Amino acid sequence: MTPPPLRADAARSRERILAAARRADPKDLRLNEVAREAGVGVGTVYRHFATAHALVEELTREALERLNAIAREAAADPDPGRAFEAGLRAVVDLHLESGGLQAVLLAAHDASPEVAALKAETLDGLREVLERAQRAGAVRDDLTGDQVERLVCGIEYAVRLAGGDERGLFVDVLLAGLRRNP
Amino acid sequence: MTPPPLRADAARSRERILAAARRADPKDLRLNEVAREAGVGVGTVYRHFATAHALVEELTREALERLNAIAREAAADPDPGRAFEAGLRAVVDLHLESGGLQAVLLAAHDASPEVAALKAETLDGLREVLERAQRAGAVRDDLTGDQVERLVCGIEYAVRLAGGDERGLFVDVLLAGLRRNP
DNA sequence: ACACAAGCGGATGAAGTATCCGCTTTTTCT
DNA sequence: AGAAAAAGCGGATACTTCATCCGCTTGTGT
Repeated sequence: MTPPPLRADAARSRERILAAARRADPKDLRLNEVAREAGVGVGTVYRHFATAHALVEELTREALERLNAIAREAAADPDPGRAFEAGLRAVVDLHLESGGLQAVLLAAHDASPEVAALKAETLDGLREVLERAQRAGAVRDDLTGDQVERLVCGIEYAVRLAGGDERGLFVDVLLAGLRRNP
Repeated sequence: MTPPPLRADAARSRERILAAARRADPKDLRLNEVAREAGVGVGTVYRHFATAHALVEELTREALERLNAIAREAAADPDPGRAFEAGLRAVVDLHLESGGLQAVLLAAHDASPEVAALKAETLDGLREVLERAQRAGAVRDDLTGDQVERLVCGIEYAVRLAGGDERGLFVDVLLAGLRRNP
């Protein structure tokens, strides 16, 4: 089941490509330009990553793991409401740091099965945090996990529009809106 | 000051171009395709509208006027809080109907001075509705008009992600978040 | 050291955007 | 009405960007 190990030069190229891609904007990766930056040929980039999305997915793996960690931390907090709030703040922060995270989370299909599995596990964990907070009466219960995810993406979008300075304020607004109102 | 009237054939072409553009997605207008659809040459399209944004701006004029009407209606409501809520709902609806509205509102520079003037007037009106609601204590007062506009764009984005069915729910969340909390 | 598999990278084509300019149509002037 | 001038038309064309293909190079196993 384990794929054959990469040849030495291939591993080197792969790293150079990833390094170059990290310096670029995940929103519009131009693989041609990544190739030039990395000092490799265009063909090399396209063999390692068939599409721009596959490359973004790889870049985002680490962020996805951090997202998973956030879900676990939140699950460990005994106070459901506080867990949800802290978790949501962390999730928005992560979204803003990792430009590719949203693209990966929202993508219907994933290039790598491992990413798909990690993604599913993470989303399950986050949903559980939400549902626990809802059962505790801290969060309005007419929302699904998917919907909250979409709202987070919307807030991420709004923060980016505003230039990043309003992060805290906008998240506060979202949290206030999600709280169960009397 | 008044520009010379269009020649008959020019007016005809212009209308055919606008009609074709209305049928297309404002998010990615391909002027080449608009030309084909309209049955005119590519050059004709590019003379009437120097950039895709200029064309979107023209398409959005009507929506912008409706936005202005929304601001005036809201200003006429004696209850500041209710005015704000109803206005915000209407604004989000309009955003969702007119795909180009967000692009025009957020654009730093406008192709047409008339659009620029109408835009400024409308934004002033909406800001006044917000500030009145804030003075009345109905809306949290640590938000500027610009920020609310960004949040609306974020909600629009989230609704589009979700496929449109969550419009009411997401707007409710935003309104709850904007309300001044005890 | 040799053979062959794996990888490399640029030439290449496909698709889209915007510009330019010779030709046609409309308007204006007499 | 007829001719000259102005305005408009539209496609050939140049420029980008994305993705593929394939001959050449390099690493790996015997």
